[in-house]
Amino acid sequence: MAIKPKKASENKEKAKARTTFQSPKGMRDILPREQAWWQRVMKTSKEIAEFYNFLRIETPIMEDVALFERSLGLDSDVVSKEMFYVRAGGKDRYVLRPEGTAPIARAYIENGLHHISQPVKLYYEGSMFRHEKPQAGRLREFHQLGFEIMGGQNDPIYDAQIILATHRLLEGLKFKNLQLQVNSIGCRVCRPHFRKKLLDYYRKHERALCEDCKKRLKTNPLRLLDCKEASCVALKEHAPSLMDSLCTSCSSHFKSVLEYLDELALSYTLNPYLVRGLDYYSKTVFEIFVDGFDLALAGGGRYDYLFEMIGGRPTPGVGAALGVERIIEVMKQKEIDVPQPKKPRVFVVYIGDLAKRKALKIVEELRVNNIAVKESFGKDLLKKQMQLADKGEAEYALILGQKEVFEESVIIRDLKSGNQESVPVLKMVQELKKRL
RNA sequence: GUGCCCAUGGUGUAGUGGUAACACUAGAGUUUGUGGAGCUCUCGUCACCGGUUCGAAUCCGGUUGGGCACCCCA
Repeated sequence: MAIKPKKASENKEKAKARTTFQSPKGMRDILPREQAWWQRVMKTSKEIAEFYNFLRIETPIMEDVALFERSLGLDSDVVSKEMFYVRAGGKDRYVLRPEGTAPIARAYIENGLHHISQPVKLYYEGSMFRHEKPQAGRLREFHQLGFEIMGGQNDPIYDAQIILATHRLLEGLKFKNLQLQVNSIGCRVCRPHFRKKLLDYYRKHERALCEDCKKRLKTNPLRLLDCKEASCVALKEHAPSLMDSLCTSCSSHFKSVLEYLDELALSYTLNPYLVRGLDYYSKTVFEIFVDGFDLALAGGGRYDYLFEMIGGRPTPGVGAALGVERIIEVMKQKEIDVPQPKKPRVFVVYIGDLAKRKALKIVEELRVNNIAVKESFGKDLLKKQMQLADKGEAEYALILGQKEVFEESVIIRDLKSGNQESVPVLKMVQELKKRL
């Protein structure tokens, strides 16, 4: 009994000393075994982006808090409850970026990108951070790929071009059955009118709304149209339609976008209930889904007011972002093949210390001659090395023992047939090239 | 942020109060100049901390992490 308290304190100390760490909630390690997928996505996006003449841009991972407060809106979920504040110098001055468009608009203004040929077509890739409760397809640190077309004329052809590039990227990743949903959420002129009509309508029926929608009535009326509650869905039917409320400018812009999509033979569905949660969107909005996965793989839209919201001169812009983790999730789910890293076809095996010393040089000589080789300098046992050569699916083993060192030769062994022959080191590269 | 479910070696699972079992993977060895098989061994203080109990992977509480729904979003 007397030992019990002692034991408890000991345990505590032990626990302290042994405490291990976990990655922060909603943030994951991307391990070597997952790299094939990541590289596939990165490679394809780079190819598509460059082929469609988008220039790469990278911005810092942190930005001034106000950049997002002003562009996304103080009432947006992202700003009001999902940002990571970075404490530095005793002040919460910066936040980890929750999205990519506002920082790029900032960079455009700050670096005078309006002085180069317009519009500027940009693409980016990087981590975004949102303090949400994580679940599948939703992380606190996640990666987005995005396209932006900024500056120039407010031309619907750019909306179509953004949608096209996004669509092509997903196609390039071998996604089938993509569903493109488009909508227009109007502009400064027509959106308030619609909002008022919508509010008038729903206020009349407020009693029939679900609890959430009663709140939405105050915070985000456009979201009323998105509710899945049966009673709200029923009300939706007779609700005023956004499409009917668009002003002539927005309406013709949207029509043109659709015409371009038709021209490109990109099939789409009009989703009058599609709205986006960020303040800077206007006119065209869209999302892309793939069947069997409920979350949008990509989304975007036009943001003609963004630049003035953050202190620039009025500049048109349109963009899209794709969720990399979501894309990879679906690739795995649909068993979309990704190229595995190429396995070296030659494995260098050594026997003894002297040979080991020479082996390093031989391996390097092969690499200089652009022959991919593998070795295992950690295992001196010949048998072990042969096992590894076999497991690594090498086709040839290059065997170097004491005898070979003295003779300045190596044994080339064909691992499939088991045939082997001794060749002079001087002819080694030539002999291997002949066989490979 | 709210509600519900979950947590055992690298992976996938068994074990529901009595000193942690199996498969695969990985590592070591099977007597040191030749691989693919076989065999032997090793890898977990059962996420963490605390409580109940003679005794906890198992019951209870908290923490952390994971998942689902809502909210919202990529």
